[in-house]
Amino acid sequence: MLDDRKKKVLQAIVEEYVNTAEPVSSNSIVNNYGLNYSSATIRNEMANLEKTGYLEKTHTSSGRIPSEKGYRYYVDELLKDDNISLEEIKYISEKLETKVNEIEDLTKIATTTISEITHYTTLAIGPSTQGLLIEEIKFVLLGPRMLMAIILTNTGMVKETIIKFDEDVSDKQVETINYMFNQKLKGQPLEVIDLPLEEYLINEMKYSVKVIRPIIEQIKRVVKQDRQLYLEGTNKLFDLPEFNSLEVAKNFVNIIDEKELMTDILNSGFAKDINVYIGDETEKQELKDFSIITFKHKVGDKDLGTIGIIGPKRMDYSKVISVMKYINKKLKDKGT
Amino acid sequence: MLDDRKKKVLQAIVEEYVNTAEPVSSNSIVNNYGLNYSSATIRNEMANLEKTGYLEKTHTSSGRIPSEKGYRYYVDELLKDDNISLEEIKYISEKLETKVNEIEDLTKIATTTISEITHYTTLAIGPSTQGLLIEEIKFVLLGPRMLMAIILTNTGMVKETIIKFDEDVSDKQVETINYMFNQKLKGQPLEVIDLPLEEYLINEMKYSVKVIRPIIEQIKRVVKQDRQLYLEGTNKLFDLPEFNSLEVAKNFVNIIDEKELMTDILNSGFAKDINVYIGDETEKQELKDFSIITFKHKVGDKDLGTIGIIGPKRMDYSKVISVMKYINKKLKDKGT
DNA sequence: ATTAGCAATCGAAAACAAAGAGTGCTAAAA
DNA sequence: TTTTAGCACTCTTTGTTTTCGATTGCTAAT
Repeated sequence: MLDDRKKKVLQAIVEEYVNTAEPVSSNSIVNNYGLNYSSATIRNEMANLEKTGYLEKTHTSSGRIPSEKGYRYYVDELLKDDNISLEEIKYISEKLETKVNEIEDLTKIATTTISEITHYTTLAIGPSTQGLLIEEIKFVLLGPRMLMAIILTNTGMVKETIIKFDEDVSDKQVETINYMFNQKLKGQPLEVIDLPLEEYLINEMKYSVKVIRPIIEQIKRVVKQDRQLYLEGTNKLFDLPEFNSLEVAKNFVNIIDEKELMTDILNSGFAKDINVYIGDETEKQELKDFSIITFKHKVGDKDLGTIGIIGPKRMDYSKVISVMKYINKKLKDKGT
Repeated sequence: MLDDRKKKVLQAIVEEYVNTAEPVSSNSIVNNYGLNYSSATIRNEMANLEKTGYLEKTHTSSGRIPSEKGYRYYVDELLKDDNISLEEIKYISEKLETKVNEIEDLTKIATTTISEITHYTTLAIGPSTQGLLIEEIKFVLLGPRMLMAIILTNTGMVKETIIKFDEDVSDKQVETINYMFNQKLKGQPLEVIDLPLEEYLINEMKYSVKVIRPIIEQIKRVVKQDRQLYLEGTNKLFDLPEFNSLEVAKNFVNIIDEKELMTDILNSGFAKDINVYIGDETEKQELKDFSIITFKHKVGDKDLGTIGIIGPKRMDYSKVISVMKYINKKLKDKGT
């Protein structure tokens, strides 16, 4: 356990480093953070915090920077999560008041707003279909060989897909298809649509495999479909001093290009409201220089997916978490 | 008009510079391009080509690099568009043989393939709705206050959108809506859906504004909707030597972030099969260091949108254009 | 337990030197 | 008239040395 003064020193160093991106000296702490001790005392504390793994040095005679353990301690124990100004509150509120036609547009607005306020790159991904139930499937014949299937879920999410056939399909057939599919699927989880169902339907109905199989295939496809990943403000990070290193910059672009990696991270972390991954904590080598903070957002109790931000390890955790908490709350309230 | 030797010198300089990214000296041309003259002669030609604007110097005693005018001349007059190896042809053919369910997936495959072969960043955008005619509109009631409109166009493109109402809508009402909308819109261009139509429908039908207006608004929205921009291989360019300059790298990320700019460029240039924009030719300041090459692709005669690549001005125009031509042809054939 | 004081360490920046690549020009050769 | 050899000149690149300043760790005093 850290004693009080050590906490204060650690906090000061994290905050100063977040601000300046320069190793923090004992002197600057004394001058800017009003700790009533001499720089020598602070130096002793710093040496100690280094020994216990909370701080690091870039070279023998440099100031200190926080280690991952240091950031983690700061985030868990020291950080204030109401670091948000009146102007920011006002700005966010205004943004979220915007009238939208599609509820998904709210995600975009929230994503953009976060990026604007925090100056980091934001990511967003739509809600998972995991656990959703099929409320109804509708079929609409768009042409003699073209059918649209519309799947309604219990949460009001709608997914639709077009199926093309090699042979003509009649209204009558569609009616039967409609009946059979709904008979079998209503109230079932989306994941139920799979091979056994396929066999069952083909056996049960007299229609050729040529009609049933494409339908099931397409439905399976659309249900499992990778959700679209949104990116906002890729360029924002390039203003940061760490991006003067070509290696870091290149690394970042590589990461951003790997949609799967990003999707994975957004999809993990269910435990808490807000998930913070600091550097190596993601256990993905590429991300060692970066931190990611994510949260699931809902409007009312309708799941809207996950929003995240990515920035340098030297991230303004306090600001980001404060903003996320506020937006999260605002959105939740909006549903009521 | 450039005489033969000048052409050869210009061509050599462009190709050498494309390969090495270093200013080209008179000596290297003599050595690597088998021009049977002394370096002094080449130097004279180079001085001349510089005076006439085809070449540039980075400083007094440096080799030459092509100017925009030089690149342009090269692209228009000197470039070979069959710069494609047997392996590449085989690779492309295989890729394009892949069985796809959605024809749009072909676009993705083509885009990825181009990025893989050329090592530049590729862009793609879906087909324009410009000039399409409405074949039919179908309405499906998904719930008492939720309606889906499905628009079929003459090219087989399908667009659908969901409309939510503040009041219940009956089957009967939907029937009328269906009749009226189709009555009025069948065979019309998509762009016809606009204010006058709105007034007309509201007057003609006895349904409240509350029902008609949201329908038209949503349809207008989905028709005009920005088409999704795909990006592939953003990181590819970061391996190029010009990206050692932070300014260039940052510039690039800024460009990539500006979806609108990219969309604009992909949408312009109808005149030719393949459009080449060299540096400032786009007249967008941000793009001055980059070149863009785009082409519209079709399967059979079905418009699939535009694919483009973005790279440094020092781009392998020959390779890119060759690959695009080949893919273009392959896709076109596929429709038959 | 705290602090003043000071030598030691290291990086960043500046100043300087040397090497090398390339050009332009002149005068000679073809 | 065209081409070329030759050479002085220019400018970049690279490496080296020096200087300067920031900061630490340690010791001895408070």
